[in-house]
Amino acid sequence: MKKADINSTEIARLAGVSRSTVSRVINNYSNVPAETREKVLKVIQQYNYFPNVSAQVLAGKRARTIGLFLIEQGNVSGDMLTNMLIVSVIEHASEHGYYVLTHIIRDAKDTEMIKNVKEIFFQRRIDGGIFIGAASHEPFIEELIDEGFVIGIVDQTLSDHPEPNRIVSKYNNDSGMKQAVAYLAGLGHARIGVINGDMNRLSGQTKYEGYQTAMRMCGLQVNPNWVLDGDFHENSGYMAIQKLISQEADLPTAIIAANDSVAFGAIRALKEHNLRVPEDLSIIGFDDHAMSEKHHPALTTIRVDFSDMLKRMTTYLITKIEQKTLDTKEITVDCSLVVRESCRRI
Amino acid sequence: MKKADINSTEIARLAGVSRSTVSRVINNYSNVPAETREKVLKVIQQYNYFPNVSAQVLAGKRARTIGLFLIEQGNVSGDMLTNMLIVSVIEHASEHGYYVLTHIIRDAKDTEMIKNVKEIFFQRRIDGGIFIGAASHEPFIEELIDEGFVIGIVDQTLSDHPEPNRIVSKYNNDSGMKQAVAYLAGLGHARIGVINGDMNRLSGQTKYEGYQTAMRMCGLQVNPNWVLDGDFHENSGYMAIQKLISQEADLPTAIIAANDSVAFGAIRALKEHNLRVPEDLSIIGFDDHAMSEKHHPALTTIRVDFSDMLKRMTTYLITKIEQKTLDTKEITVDCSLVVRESCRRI
DNA sequence: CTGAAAGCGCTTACAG
DNA sequence: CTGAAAGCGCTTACAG
Repeated sequence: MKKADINSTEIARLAGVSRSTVSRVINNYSNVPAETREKVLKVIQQYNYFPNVSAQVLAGKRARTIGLFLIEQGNVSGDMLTNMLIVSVIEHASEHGYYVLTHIIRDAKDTEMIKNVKEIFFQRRIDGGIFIGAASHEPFIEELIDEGFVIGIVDQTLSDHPEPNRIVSKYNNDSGMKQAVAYLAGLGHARIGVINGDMNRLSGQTKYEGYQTAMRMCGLQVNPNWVLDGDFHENSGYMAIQKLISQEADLPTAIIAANDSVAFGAIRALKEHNLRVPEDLSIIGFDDHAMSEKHHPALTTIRVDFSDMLKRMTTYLITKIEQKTLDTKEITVDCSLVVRESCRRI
Repeated sequence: MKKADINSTEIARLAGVSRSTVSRVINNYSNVPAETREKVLKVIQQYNYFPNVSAQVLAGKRARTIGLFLIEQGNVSGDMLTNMLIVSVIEHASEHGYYVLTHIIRDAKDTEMIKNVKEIFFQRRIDGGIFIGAASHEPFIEELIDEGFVIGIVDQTLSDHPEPNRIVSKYNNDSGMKQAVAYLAGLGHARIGVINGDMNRLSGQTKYEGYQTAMRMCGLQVNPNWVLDGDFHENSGYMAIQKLISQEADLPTAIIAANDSVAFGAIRALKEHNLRVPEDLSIIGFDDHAMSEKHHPALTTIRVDFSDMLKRMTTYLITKIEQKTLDTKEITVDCSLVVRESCRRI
């Protein structure tokens, strides 16, 4: 009530200097003698003074805030991965003295919602933003990039003429799928199906392509009836299996799911049909979701180091915001097989 | 690059009015004729203009941002509950047109970290804040309240002379513990132990007190050797059981854990000693963690509706920020038993 | 109904 | 080394 009302004029008066000097001390200007500096700092300390951030921003400083935008229709809360992503960004931003404003976009097609997102940038609430879960091509994000905002996009590749304000991270899904197929092939599987992710997202496509390539490399046939639609959500895995079982007499011996959530859904559906994993059918997931280890059966999956990716993305974003660099940034994320209990030898 | 540079002066010029009028339109003043209003709105639309939020705040408007502070030493990312809490606050704040700045406090004893938290308030980055995971009495939070900031604290009760800027939510842990003990008693258990939570937090105390009361009410004896220390984290459940088994020949037939994470840890330890749940020992958790249903065995627990609590807390906080009310706010959260598979009849 | 002007709390050339 | 002054982009009494 009292201390909160202190401003730089007041500090200047109390320290017997001008506001200019107070500002110089706060901003660590070199041309302030140690003595003056100490004097001012003492008053600042004593009165618990913190410069008003709006005034600072208006005068040209950065907001030191980045936006984190999650494009996710389902209940974000249900997914541990999302949690990890949020916390990961917050913690790494914090290390650089930045804050994170998190925003959830339920529907990237809703004009109102998009306007709201743009507003956050144009209002200058944030110095830059990270998008997670976007489609391969999302017009409003492109618009933001055209406006010059510094933007990081997870799961995207750089074009031939990348803008300097675009940062991108891509998963090595090709490698992941090759490992999955190789492992299954090694266990003796030849009848391998796949439940796809959202094909509007880069990972949806690249995972499917990776699957096809890997199958070919291993000399295995892709049975189109075992290529199932999905969208990265648990329920789509469930539905995919329901549909497969109701329509196909001839089942695969193994299925690779676009991610672990999808795998969980698939296993749930299999259980309902009294099919056991891995006894009757082997399942491999993707991501290494926090739940996968605890799952019953423990899920064999392709681990992706999201935390490290987000750390790098956050750091690059902040570096770009502070204009220390103008080079283009494309982060590549490797993935590796984690063997657990959801696949068996045949 | 271009549109982003538009300001109210420019809009005024383009619409042929003064900045005052532009501002009146933006802030929905009633004394602007529909015609003028439309004219200005059209230009605003056309140029994709959004008022600079720092300027607005500096001129006296609210930042429309609330802080969410999670006091959590362990890896926040590992806990689904935390995720739900974060997302819950974000979504409800969003409904009121507010943004959320999330901040993680790893150590509430670290002076630097506390200073950082205070800074967020004093800098006027946020209009108010919610604290989750705080100790029963946290000096720096009290200081913030003394300064007049609007603050919501989860897991706290109101004192006799509550400040109007303090909002509090408390769990009905007494009821929860009574239900847990009653259920176990009903199954024939008389030898019931408990793994406590963090006794520095209100819930840690009230859960333990509830356990004692409930045992007395059911005419059951509390064996001090079966009252185990914990801190709400998974590992403390594990450690508690390790210690119990190594020191006690005489084991309880049922244990109530301070929360589900602790229960998971306890079950993990029991498994390592080849003790089965519920065959050899019954376990009840607390919270109904997202994982509890999927856990093996599915965990019988006391469900707490965190999402609803946070919804109310967020709404109250924003209402208070907008000074629509001056009355005191204490949110009470009920809880109820969810029977699954971790307890057996004896 | 509407504009000119003061003010919000900073930062940073500018001048000395 | 340091202060006076302009300026950042808004809002809101004030006066008409």
